[in-house]
Amino acid sequence: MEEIARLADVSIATVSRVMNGSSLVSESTAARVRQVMKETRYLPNNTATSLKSGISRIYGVIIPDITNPFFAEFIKAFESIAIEKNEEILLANTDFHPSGMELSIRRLVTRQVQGAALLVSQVSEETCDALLKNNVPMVTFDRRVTGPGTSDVAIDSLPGMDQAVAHLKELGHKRIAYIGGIAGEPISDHRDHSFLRALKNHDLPLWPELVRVGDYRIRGGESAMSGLLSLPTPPTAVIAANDLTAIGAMRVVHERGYAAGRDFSIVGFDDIELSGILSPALTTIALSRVQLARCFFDALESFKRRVDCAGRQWKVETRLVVRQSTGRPRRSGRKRRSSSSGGNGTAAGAKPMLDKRR
Amino acid sequence: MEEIARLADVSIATVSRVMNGSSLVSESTAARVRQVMKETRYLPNNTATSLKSGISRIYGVIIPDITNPFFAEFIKAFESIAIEKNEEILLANTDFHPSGMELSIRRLVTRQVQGAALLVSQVSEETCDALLKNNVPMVTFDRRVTGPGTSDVAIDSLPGMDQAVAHLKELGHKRIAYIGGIAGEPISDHRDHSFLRALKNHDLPLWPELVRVGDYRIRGGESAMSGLLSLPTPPTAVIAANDLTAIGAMRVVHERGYAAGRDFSIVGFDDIELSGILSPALTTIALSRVQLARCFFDALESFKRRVDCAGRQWKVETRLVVRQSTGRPRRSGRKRRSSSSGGNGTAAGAKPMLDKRR
DNA sequence: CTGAAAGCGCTTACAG
DNA sequence: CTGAAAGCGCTTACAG
Repeated sequence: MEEIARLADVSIATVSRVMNGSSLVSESTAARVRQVMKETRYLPNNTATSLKSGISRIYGVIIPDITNPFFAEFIKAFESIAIEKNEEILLANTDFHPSGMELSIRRLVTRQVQGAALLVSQVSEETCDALLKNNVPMVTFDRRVTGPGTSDVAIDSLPGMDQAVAHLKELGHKRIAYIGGIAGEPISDHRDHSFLRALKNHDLPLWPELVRVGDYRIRGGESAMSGLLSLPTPPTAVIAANDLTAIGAMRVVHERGYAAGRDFSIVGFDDIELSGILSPALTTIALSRVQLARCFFDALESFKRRVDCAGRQWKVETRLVVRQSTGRPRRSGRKRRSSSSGGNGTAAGAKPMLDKRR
Repeated sequence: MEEIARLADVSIATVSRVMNGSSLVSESTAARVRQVMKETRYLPNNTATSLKSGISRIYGVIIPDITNPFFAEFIKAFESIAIEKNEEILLANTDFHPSGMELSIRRLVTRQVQGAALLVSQVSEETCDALLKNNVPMVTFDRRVTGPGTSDVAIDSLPGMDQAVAHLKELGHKRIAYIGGIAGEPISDHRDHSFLRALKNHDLPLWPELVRVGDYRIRGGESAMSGLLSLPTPPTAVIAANDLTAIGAMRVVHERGYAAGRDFSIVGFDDIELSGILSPALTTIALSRVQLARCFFDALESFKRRVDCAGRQWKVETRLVVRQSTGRPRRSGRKRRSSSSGGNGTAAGAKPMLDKRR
């Protein structure tokens, strides 16, 4: 910067003003300074700027695992918004390190982030304190707690769930199962609740044995589905708490020789890119990653870097996207297994789409 | 920090020394200072540290797209190494922004990264200059150019390719096709070359019409595969330049009523997590993401933040992982289409694993 | 072993 | 409109 000042024959203060677009500089000198900056290919040292101004232009984002498509897609959307506003993003994956959360918080605070987006399920009091006491406002994910420096982005799962149940009912399904997320997590509870509510809205009975828990992964979907298909009277359709769970369910369906969509209906949740590529393409309750990212960003930004700024509840909508994994129930819903497992060949050639690993 | 100094009744210099584990502090005062830091939950302001020391403890990583599993898995591995060494990572996705590369470089330089890992294909002279002139050493991906402040991590694709060809030959394949990456990119050229070399190593003929280009995506694999299957004498096996290409190829194979592994053999490249989950699970040339990340990190670290430090060529190995997408050729390799497309039922029930979208 | 002081590269009142 | 100067929160020779 000194070099620029020297070459343009001004003080460093003026150089700084030009960079920040201050109106207190004559156009002629400003032009001269800009010229020199261009020639020298000068780029400001952001760490000095941050130190002096106290503004880091960094938001922290904590997620469980970047290799989960849901989070990768979220990060993609979030980064694109941040870059546009000339903000940086500090990414922390809690699953990669034993002391995940604690370490991540430390990293964020140490780097002076202006706010933290917490897309993890278990947000402890301790975590909140660590953030808030260090003057870092935070936005949580479907935790439904707000306060000073604390906002929350909730998923309004009811509309999508309602549409899904309506869709299945219209197709003729009566025994609709549900595979939830990890029990005890607020986000799972809300989703479960929406399902129950949607059943009620459409006067459909709730069969307790048709409600299972998963783990938001393929594995959980598989084992829950296995249980469901082993029931004396299995369901004819299932709604899963997320797409990976639905994919697991779909694999089990295929492995047993049924064809998803034709013999058994499956609805996912999230609409990750993969959902549209699967075969059959997954009918799913879409949760726009772009809207979600926008929501988090706006929530973060509206704190204006201050923890004493009131937080608020944000919400993002969901809606059903009908693809090929849903269809009319094959039979009345009873005797499904015996009717199909006899090897009459209708689905005998169907191949499992995914194997048992993972 | 002043507060700590005051509470512990020492100077800020001593506090700093304690934080940095200097041996010039008596154990008693050090203990006292640590105590106070613990109570206060003090965390140092990294931006000040960076400014003063001139060490940012950040490495920049530029990739095309985080939602591509290959890169997500790379980032996962790289982050985990970086965190262990108490370094941060600044991630830039070039595909998300029109002026991708230029903007990304700017972000890295501005944030004073200590080095940049460039996992993108087209690295222009301009890009290198922008980095090097700003004192940022760089490590490129299979570009095979080294110099001061410039290292390269190459994929040694030959061993894996050789094993793949050997595997296919042993199964009885003679007409082996290849679907490459984007033509003109160094990384694609090296991979192509390894394939040709492997054929020669095993005295297998090269049929020019069996060598096609793709785009490292599902789409490219699909169209290349369609072309191959429409040939008067189609191949009996194909090796793809990456797993996504192989997945595209597999979809086309399934769509035409063949079963991958049984009627047609497919080999991928990379071994993304998805490969093991597909059905049939993909036989592929594995490129360890952990090794790759380790290599990039070490290469970066060995510059010691100086562009005048000589770079060198790094290399990461590949090896074949045999799963279910390869098997004996169904017939002699001729008349494949007519023999199977007649609807004899052998593969009639096979379902495409992925649909046409994307 | 410990502290006072200079300085990292910026920004921003404060004078002129 | 422009510049001199203080200061952001640290680190590190330099004295003691």
